[in-house]
Amino acid sequence: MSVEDILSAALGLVRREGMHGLTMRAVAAELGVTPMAVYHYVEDKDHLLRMVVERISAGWPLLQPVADDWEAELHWFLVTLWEDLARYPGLGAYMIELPTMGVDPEKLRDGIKFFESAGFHPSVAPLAWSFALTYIHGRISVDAHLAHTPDAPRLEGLHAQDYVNYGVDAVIVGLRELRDRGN
Amino acid sequence: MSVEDILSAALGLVRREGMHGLTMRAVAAELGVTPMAVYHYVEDKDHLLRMVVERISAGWPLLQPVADDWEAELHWFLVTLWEDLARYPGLGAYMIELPTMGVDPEKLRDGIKFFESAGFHPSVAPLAWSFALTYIHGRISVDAHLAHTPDAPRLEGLHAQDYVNYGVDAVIVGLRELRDRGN
DNA sequence: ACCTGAACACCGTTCAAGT
DNA sequence: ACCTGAACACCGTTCAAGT
Repeated sequence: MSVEDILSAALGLVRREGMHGLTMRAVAAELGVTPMAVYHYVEDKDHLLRMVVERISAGWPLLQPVADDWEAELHWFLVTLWEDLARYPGLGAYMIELPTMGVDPEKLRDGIKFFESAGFHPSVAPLAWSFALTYIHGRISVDAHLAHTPDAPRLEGLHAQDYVNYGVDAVIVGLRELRDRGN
Repeated sequence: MSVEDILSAALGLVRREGMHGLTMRAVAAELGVTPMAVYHYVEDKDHLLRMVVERISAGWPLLQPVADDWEAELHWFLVTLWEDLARYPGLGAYMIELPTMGVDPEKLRDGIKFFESAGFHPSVAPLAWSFALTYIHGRISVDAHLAHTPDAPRLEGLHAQDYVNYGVDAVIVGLRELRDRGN
């Protein structure tokens, strides 16, 4: 048994049963071992959760600073994030409560740089970046319970995909407008 | 003892200790009674949580359909929501995972009507409404852990208030732009 | 009707003991 | 070093019993 085994067992549990299914005892059972054996590789549940968040966000796409078409880049980035986290029910809702939404400092700086390269003033780039992240994490949280029934219709026959598309469009259009106003 | 006593004890616990402090046993202790006594007035914890959500959202402001200045009305509504829920740490993050974010059908219809009266096509009014709600609930969730340290500075000395102001502006500006485009 | 007390099936986790 | 087993302090909740 290794830390990697524990981590992948944890990720499997979240994928199949959602965040509620991720318990220290379930991880141990998954590995055919006593609950306390896990504590030899992992400090506590909080430590395990941090590893899960790190592993997931490590697989995220990189926001490349581009001057020509930042709208398309941001659109693709947000939708990809949404699709990735949809596979781990409840994880997005957990991350949104973490400091900086669970995003590590490096990726945080990349995002700020991206908005600066897109023409946002350095004083508002962090606000713009945080706005985009907050919306998509909110959307992921809203969709958390729909993960097991992805085709469930909502109001007026609208699907989750429609809400995300409209929301991401609104985010980008709103950001560009604020940028052009210079504040 | 009455259902009202239980509900206000629950609300007090969430206000003081956050959503994690709301346990059936804590509610009972608050009322100087045995844990099982609570179950004589309330079916289970889920029932109690539904009552808490209803009580909080009942106190929300009404989105009045106005044609003249819907931007100001929406701005005020979103900021008020944010301020209200900030007093109950973790409640917003809980509600965002509920169907329709815990908003009751009546208030949901009011919101759609509001956007229609603001000139949004009936086919996109629900999308616009959901977008605004999703963002502000996301923002509330992000701020959930800051509730006990409201003056904690963030990136570059920015405060929670700055993020909300920028975000709500971006939401409204983005929505108006999408409306003017007719989609 | 209203409340208690013991008990059960879950958690995370400590601590002592085994190999 | 690596794992087990018993135990503790929490949960929500069932069930039988008291008034």
